[in-house]
Amino acid sequence: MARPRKTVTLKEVAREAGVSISTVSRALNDQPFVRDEVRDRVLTASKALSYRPDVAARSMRTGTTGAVGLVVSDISNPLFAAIAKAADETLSPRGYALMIANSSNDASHEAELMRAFQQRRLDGLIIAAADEGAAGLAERIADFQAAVLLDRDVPEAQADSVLSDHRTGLTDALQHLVDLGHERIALITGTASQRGSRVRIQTYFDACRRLKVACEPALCRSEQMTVDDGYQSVSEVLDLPEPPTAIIAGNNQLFAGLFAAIRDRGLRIPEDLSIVACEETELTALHRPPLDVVRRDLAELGRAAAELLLERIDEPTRAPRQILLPTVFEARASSDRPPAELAA
Amino acid sequence: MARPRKTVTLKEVAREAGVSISTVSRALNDQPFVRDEVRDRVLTASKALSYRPDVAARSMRTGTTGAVGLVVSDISNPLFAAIAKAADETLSPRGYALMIANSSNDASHEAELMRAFQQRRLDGLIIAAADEGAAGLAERIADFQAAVLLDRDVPEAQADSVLSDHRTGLTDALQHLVDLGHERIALITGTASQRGSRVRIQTYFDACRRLKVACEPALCRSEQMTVDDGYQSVSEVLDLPEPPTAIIAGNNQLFAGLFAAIRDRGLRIPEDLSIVACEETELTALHRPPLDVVRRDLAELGRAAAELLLERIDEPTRAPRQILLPTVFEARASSDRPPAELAA
DNA sequence: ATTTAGTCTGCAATCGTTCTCAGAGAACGT
DNA sequence: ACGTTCTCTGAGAACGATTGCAGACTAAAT
Repeated sequence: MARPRKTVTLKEVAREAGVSISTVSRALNDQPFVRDEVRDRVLTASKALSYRPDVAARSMRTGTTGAVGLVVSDISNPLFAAIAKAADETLSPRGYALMIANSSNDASHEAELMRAFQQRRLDGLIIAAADEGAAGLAERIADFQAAVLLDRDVPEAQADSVLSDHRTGLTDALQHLVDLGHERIALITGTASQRGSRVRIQTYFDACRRLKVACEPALCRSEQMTVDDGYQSVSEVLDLPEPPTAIIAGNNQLFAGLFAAIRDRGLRIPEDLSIVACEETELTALHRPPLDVVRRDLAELGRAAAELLLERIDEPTRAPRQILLPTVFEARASSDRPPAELAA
Repeated sequence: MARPRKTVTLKEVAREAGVSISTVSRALNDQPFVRDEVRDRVLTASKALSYRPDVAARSMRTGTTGAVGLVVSDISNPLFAAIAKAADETLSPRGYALMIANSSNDASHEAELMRAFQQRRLDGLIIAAADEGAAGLAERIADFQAAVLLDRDVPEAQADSVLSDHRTGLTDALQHLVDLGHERIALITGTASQRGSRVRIQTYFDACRRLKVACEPALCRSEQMTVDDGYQSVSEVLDLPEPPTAIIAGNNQLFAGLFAAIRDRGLRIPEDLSIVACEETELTALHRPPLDVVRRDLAELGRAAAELLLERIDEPTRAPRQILLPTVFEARASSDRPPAELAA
């Protein structure tokens, strides 16, 4: 850990090039009113000393940091990891660095993280807020010069957002199951304080009513989106006097819980129970038999969020934009006719 | 996006508390020589104005940023995502923010990322370098005040490192397969420029020789650790005149490729082929039948790396430390006796 | 009463940029 | 020849914190 390379500053480049500090700054920042001959001399000197502007100093002067924040509940969830990757791939070539933070789905911790990011003067924020209704959330978001919501509705924040059209994919999945003869279908999803789950719950009741199948609150579970909650919810639903013949899990964690629960009960897929996952994962993609899934392009989600953010950074007064991305139901081999019909 | 809240600085707190700027700074930083009564007044004023020190300004003065970088090949790989999460959970309570960057396993791109981090004056770096032998890597690492290598050997860097004991887990896996009667076992792993794969390759040849089973270079594939490479390598190995009866994949991506390849060939597990994965994932944990795996605690890896980094930040001159963490082979249901024996 | 030591506080320099402002030349028109 | 405009450059003031140094005040010791 030797520290021989002292950092080289504008002053040294200026001396090397035989000009003043301000001229060096102008030359390096592509500003007008610098003679070509001088600009060349500066560029040469800068290269020779391998000068790199100090981000902190620049940041103090300009108020920008060239860094943006990403707040999600859990970066180790492949869902958010995929989004983070795509966002980084969009931001990095534009010179922005990505700072991540895990809220653990705790609204007050999330608020603290946002304040910390604020203090670091990040140029923008991409956030999948834990609770859309948290007190002061809109203000905290608006405190950022630029902010993009990841599949969240916070109207008062007047922020840009990237949304998934959960309704279409889920409706198609329900239709598919009903077409197979299912009349009792359960939905396991997250709390209504996050748009994705809220939309799923609405869609579920709308579709079940329209398709004239069981539409009972007991079949629609809304808990935290953890593996354990998924396991628990599925267990309770299967212990109902009239259990469902098909279960849809609202995200990958819940699906993992669902999968573990039916494994522990020794249920066969799809003979004993039909299942559908929301979100494609390694498991749904590679399992044999392949698993039915409501897919969406997570990379596109991350990319779109990053692009919206860059747009807003460039043009802070632009009207808020929403981007709606599709979800697609893909039938594979984890759904079939319900057990009663198979027996008949 | 209203911007009403102008940032409140030391000056305003000083005015509010009726003292000078320096006194406020001292009071807030728990320095001696501040009367209790004054300190209280400052703290009250600070709270009233909800003062937050400007990170950029402090950074310029002190040279520290309270941020550390994490460089991995791909943050969307659950393996690195899990490490990132654990590292963040250790660093965040200590006031450090985490900046991530994806090298895409490209050594020159990685070098550029490190320079960018350097320029941001990050207080430390955690890195799973793409190529241990890359020119100048050791110097670039040493340029950081603190650095921790993630399962990499770069002796000249004199850096701290967290290593996995790949040998034990893999040896046990090979022993298990040989005990079952396998005499031709293939290993699909990454390039030797990364410690994990290098150790696996050595271990593979050592163990095969000792156990007196086939020890041919054709059965040991060393490529990039991507799903496609895994698929390709497995295909080629299975097309050999004498194909293996068991295959071990060196990481989760390669295992995904392996899994897809044998699915496409319609091979049954474990009747037609025994397989073992390195790294536990959703797939290996939840698949039915459950899959044999060489596990390690990724969270522990991330945590240990973060802790080593914090130690070194606090004590820059301390001698480099290595932490070796275990790997464990767990037999489940994806390995059995080879086809020939089963037929007999 | 007067030194002396010990506490406390404020002034001002500093970190490395960016950016305003003013001044120096050159070019040009009258 | 003399303004006027235009192009270029440098001096110096920010940005908001930390910190060395000197001075002021208090308390103790002579």
